[in-house]
Amino acid sequence: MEIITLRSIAEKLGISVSTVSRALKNHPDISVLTKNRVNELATFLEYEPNIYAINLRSKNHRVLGLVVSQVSGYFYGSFLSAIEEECRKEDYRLMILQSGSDATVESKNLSICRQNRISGLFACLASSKSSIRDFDRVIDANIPLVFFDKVPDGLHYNKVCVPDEEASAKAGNLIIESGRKNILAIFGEEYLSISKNRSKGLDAVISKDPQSVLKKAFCSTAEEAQRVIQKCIKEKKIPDAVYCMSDQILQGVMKALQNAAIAIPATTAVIALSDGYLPKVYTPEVTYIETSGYKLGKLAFIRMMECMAGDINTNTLFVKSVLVKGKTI
Amino acid sequence: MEIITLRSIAEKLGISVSTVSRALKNHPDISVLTKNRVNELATFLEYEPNIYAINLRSKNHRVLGLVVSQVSGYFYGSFLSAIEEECRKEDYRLMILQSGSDATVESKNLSICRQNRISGLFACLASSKSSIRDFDRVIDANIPLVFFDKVPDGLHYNKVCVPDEEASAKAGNLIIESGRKNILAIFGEEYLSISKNRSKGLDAVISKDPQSVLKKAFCSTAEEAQRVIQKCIKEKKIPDAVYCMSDQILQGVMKALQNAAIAIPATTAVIALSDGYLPKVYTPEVTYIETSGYKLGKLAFIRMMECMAGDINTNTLFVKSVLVKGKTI
DNA sequence: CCGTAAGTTACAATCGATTGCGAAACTGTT
DNA sequence: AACAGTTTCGCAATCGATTGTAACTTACGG
Repeated sequence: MEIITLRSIAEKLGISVSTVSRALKNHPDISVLTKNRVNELATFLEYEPNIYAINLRSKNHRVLGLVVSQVSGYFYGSFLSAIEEECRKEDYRLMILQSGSDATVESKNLSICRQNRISGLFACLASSKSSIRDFDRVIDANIPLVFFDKVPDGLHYNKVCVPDEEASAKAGNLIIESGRKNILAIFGEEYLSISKNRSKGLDAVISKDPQSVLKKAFCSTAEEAQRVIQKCIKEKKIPDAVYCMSDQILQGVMKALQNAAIAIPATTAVIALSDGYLPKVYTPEVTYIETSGYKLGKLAFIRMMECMAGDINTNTLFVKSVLVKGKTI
Repeated sequence: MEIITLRSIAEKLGISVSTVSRALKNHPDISVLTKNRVNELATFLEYEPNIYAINLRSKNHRVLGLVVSQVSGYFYGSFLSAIEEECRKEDYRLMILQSGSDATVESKNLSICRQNRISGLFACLASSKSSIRDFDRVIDANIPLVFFDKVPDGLHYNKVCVPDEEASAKAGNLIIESGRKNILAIFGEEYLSISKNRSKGLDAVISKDPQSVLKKAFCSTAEEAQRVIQKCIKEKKIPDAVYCMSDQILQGVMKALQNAAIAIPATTAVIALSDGYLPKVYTPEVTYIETSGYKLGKLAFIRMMECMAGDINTNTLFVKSVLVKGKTI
């Protein structure tokens, strides 16, 4: 099919390209008669302006980038969902790049972002080996950058985060209030700042209660978490409360507890930090502190709009964490 | 920061733009000396070619579109994940547009796709009100279109699908083999072709066994599915096998069964069609027929490459469905 | 009948990268 | 020294939309 351009319309109408352009944009210089003729033909031919020609001139490409390790999974999926919604509302395109926790791929992805002259970038560190210099180059190219979830240290970055310490502290408080003393907390990999922060938040609360005993474990998979619980059961050192830093860990913990037919919450209470899907799947429904990817996405977008509007400050914003009562504590 | 272009490099080196362009592309016309000078400066200045200028000339923009109702959720998330992986491998960009099951938004999204002159489109019908004409216009614009999951009727479309009937039949066979006779099957909304197909596949198998009694229910949410089971329990007509068309339904069913402390699979067996995440969450792990979004994504991409290479046929491809044995039947 | 103003429309440059073609500059041969 | 042949490079057009400026048309008053 022939591609319709301003020129092809102009030729068919025997007028110049500039007249067609102005007619379509309702420019006052063009007579009503001409405007009508142009508009009619344009709609008839289903004219669609060439985005690339426009972008070549305009500099503002209305494309935002999202660099993340994996888009599948509930948390990132709902974050993405929120971002995409806002993008569409504000008439931005969204370019998604996954790095699969590979620092090399991440570096290449950031190069693609710069090449595409995106208007802004949402990013989340892929791994401990992520090169912050690649991100700095994005900033050097005057591209607003908003980190989310897994963010780098330092004050000169924009970040939106779940309030790790606060959320963890809320969970800790609930455990204390329930009177449970023998607590097992399971976190993700130890080097992750998210693990550190969540651990710190829990410590702060539990340490206030001298009678509480807090044991910690760090796991990178659901299976590991499951084995941690299985070991406790084997050794007959069953904790009376288990704190799970994430869905992944919750999954392992529940599998172990339910397999061993341990009564929840009668014998062992369970509390998790979660986006909210998984806790509701279980019976009884798991009590959790909500750390919503969707809300985080909305917040990140708001911050992005501020940055694109010229705000050159950098700061760290937090979403609110909410306690959602289930029946496991 | 100054934006580096071929011209700015040319000026700094006192040579012409075309020479710079050719030097960077290792064109034989250019002397090794010049090439070296150009390449050095280009890397030093971190030159990134302007994608929009390239696309304006080349027509092949290396952007694929994905139009879907919601990217969050395990199935679409893993589909997306597969597509994104392949896109990156083949050096394509991916443009994602969600319609949120709104036919008007979907129509606008398709217009955005045409406007962006994408090289190919992956799509999945947003709702029963989806206007197939908007999709036809994409095809008219010579944009290869591959439908997945929720596909339209008709032979003149490319589709990649989960083998609904076959997968359902596999589940049915397993129920028959287990000797269960009193079967309850729960599907999604009745008008959906996915519900119809899965229902048909189950019928075909169950009807062969004269002693089997198959009852059907159609639900649009997990809660509805839960109520269906609750009603059965109340009326003491507990089925000895429950077939769940989707994760959503499985969730409701398991909630109801576990709440009522019904022994699985001793009293009631459960089998589902699923992507694979949710069934493994439960204890005991649910037996399911895998209908993988990830595999579907890979297949869709392969088909897309064929179409973009010039294959103008239209066909329907199916991924293989695989039985994954759990402990619920 | 001409000048002026208002109302229309066309020309040409621009954005940045690419490429056919032609023009230098240089080599070597007679 | 003149010419053919080879390297090496630059000019200019192209992709499509936009926009400042120039040019043209018409109407009307003087």
